[in-house]
Amino acid sequence: MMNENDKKRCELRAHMFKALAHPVRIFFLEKLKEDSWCVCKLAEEAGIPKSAASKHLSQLKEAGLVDDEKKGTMVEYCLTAPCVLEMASCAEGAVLANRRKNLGL
Amino acid sequence: MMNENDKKRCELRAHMFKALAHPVRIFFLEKLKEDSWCVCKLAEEAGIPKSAASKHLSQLKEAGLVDDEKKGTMVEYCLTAPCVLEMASCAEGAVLANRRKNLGL
DNA sequence: TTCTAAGTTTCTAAATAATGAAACAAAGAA
DNA sequence: TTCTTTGTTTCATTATTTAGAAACTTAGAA
Repeated sequence: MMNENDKKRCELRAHMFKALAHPVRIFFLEKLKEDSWCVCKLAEEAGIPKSAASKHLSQLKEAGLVDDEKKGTMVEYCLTAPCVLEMASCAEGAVLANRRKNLGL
Repeated sequence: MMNENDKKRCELRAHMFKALAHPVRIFFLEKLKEDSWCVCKLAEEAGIPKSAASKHLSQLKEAGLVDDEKKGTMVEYCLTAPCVLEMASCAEGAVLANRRKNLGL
């Protein structure tokens, strides 16, 4: 049976994955892999209003995946755990391979 | 600017992470790391109705993270991409370290 | 001070996801 | 065949997430 420890651990991990479960947030993380970016640039790149961009970024920050730093009127965001992205491509490879298999290709 | 390729790739990855974004599904994947399990055993372990367990498992399957096989009246599920779990612990480590930092510990 | 640009927060509406119960389907056993 | 066990699907309800617009805050420039 699932005990309290299991529950805590699974909730923590699920919470982290939830932060990754949106295309815009993945896009932001990929951008941040190269450099720091401010909110307005990221919003422009993604083609969404800055209020939405700000909310996505604060979710990423809350999950511990990015960090921010004020610079004048701007706020620069940067990656804290670059391994998260490597992991994404590893998993994607496995998932794609499996999909091909299930489609009989 | 985000192009069509970016969009497709980010959507695919976000979709995979969405499948991971639930404590019960993480718990199931951890169980499947060791062995194959049938739906009713997994449901019992998690303490949820089998209908719910079945739905969580079909989400994992749809995302390409698990595979199933009929055995009599039972259906056994197994992991397709064990690296997904290693990735989870790697990311968790990074995230926890960052949280500690932000709390000033 | 006044104006402007950058970010965040609040608000409401719309879309998605999660839940449990019950109906349904399939494979074996009695 | 009839009963039982295992899984899946459907349904209605609830909860969560996402969205954009507008209000608000802050820092710096004019």
